[in-house]
Amino acid sequence: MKRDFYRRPVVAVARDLVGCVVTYAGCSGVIVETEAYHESEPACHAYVGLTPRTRTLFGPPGHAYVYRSYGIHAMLNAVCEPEGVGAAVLIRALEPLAGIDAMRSRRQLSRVQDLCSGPGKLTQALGIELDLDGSDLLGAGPITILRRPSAWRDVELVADVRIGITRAAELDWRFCAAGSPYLSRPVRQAARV
DNA sequence: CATGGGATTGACT
DNA sequence: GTCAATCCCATGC
Repeated sequence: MKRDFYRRPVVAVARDLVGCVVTYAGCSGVIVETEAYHESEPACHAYVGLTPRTRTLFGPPGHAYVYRSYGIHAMLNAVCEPEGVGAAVLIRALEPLAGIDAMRSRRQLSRVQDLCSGPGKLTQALGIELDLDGSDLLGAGPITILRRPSAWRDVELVADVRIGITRAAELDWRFCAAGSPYLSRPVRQAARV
């Protein structure tokens, strides 16, 4: 993937990342669920402006923004838009491709559908932690995001509201691969195509 | 420096 | 359906 891919409006990147492949340390999976976050709306960490926490969000696109949620889980995001604009795509779910036994070991689960079906689950499955915050996603860093395999070229998308937020909760900025059994949660009936 | 709130998950009623 | 675990950091005194 090229850096220009991420230097675009964050909602467009969130749509286009569905079907792409995340690889890290021998594990990989197809992205089946994303959410967009932009500094202009209050659900985004960058809404408060440039602080130590949001430094990566305002940095150059195509880098990982990894933060701790609820004191427990690591969340993986891809920084988007030009440098100076705070925006990122949250990777919410993967369809596991490779390294599935390592994922099972880290998750202490066997069902493939349960390994990466949530933003905290997939980072645990892959072994992604906060030290990867700021790392490059184009190939120079340990995490790489690859363009859609041919089988995912024309993946059908469904848009819905984002999960687990209290502010700007009305935006349909969650994007899912239609019918995927690997989503963190089903899409609303009204959101289906 | 003290406080409070999460872009969640898994266990339990 | 409810709820606690547990850490970073923004905010306010």
